[in-house]
Amino acid sequence: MSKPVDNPARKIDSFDRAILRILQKDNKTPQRQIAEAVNLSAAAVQRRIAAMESAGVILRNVALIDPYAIPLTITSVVEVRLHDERVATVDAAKALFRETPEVQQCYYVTGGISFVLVIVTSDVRAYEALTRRLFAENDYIESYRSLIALDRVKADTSIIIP
Amino acid sequence: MSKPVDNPARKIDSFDRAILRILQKDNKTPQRQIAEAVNLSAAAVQRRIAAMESAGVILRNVALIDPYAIPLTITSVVEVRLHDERVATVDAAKALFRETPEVQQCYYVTGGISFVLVIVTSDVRAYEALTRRLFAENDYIESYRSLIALDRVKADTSIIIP
DNA sequence: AATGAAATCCCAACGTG
DNA sequence: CACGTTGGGATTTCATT
Repeated sequence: MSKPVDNPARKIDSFDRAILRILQKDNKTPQRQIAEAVNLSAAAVQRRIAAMESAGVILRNVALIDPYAIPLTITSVVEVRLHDERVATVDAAKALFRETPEVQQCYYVTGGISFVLVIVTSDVRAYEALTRRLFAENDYIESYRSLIALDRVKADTSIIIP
Repeated sequence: MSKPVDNPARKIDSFDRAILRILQKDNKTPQRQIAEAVNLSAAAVQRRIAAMESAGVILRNVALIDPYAIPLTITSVVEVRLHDERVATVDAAKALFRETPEVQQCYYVTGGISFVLVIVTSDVRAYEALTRRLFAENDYIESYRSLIALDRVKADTSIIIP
C-alpha cells in the first residue's frame, strides 16, 4: 500500500485547506498574496506550508506539462486482469508498472479487473510496442483492454517524460 | 477537443526536455542548479522556462497533495456509457464532469465505453451521493461501473479539494 | 504572531559569438 | 538569434521581541 503521511499526522484545519486550494492552482503564488487571501500573516503562511511539506501533506511541487508539446500524442486507459490475485503476483505487477515511465498512473482496484492504468506514448507504434512488452508477453497477465483517449477532458496530471 | 498549445508551437529541443524533466520532479529547483545540471547559464534557463510557459508547454505550476491527509479516502475509477454519442450529448457530459470538483480526471475514450473518470471523495457516503447525482439521476447516461481503488499505486495527480 | 535583517532567487539590460 | 555576465529588485527565510 502507499504511505499516506510521513510525520505524526498533522491536523488540517480550514486555514491549511484554504492555502492548499491556492497552491494547487499555482504554487508560485507569493506568500504575501496567500496571506491576504486567507487572513493570516505571511509568516504564518510560510510556517504552515513548511509544516505540510515535512508532514507529507504536500507531496511534491511540480510543473504540469502539455503532453502534446513533447510530443506525446497517445493517451490510453488500460484495464488489466491478472491470472490470480496472490500477493506475489500483485506485487510483481505493481513493481512493473511503477518502474515503467510511460505508465503515468496506476490504480489497483476492485470490481472484476485488477488494475487501471493511464499510459502516454509518443505515437501508436510506441504504444503497440509497449503493450506487447507489458501485457502480451507477460505470464501473470490474463487479459487487458485498451481504451484510447480521444479527448483528455480533465487531466491535470504530472506527465512523466519517458 | 482540448487545446494543445496557445502559441505558435514552440520547438522542444533536448535542453528544454532536460529542464522539463527537472521541473516535473521539483519546480522549485533553483535556476542556477538547473543551469548547472543541463550545462546552460541561469539566464538561458530562465528564458526557456518563460518561453515554455507562455507557449503553453508548461500548463501550470502546482503542489501535489496527499488525498489521505485532507482526508479524501475514497478513490474510484468509473467507466461511463452514454445512451448515444451525439455531439450535444457528449458535450453535455463533458461540461458536467468538468464542473464537478470531485471528478479529478476525465477521459473521453474509444472501445465500448464513453468516459473514464477518476473520482475522489471524503468517504463512501459522499461517494454514494455523488454517483447518484452524477449517474443514476442523469438522463443521457446509460450505465456506469465503479472500480474502487484499493491502492493508488502511481497517482501523482493534482488533487482538487472539493 | 508580528517585525526586521540577511540571504537567496528572479529578472532585465547589456554585450558577444 | 541565442547565449553569458552583471547588477538591481523582490521574495523567501531566519532570528528576535
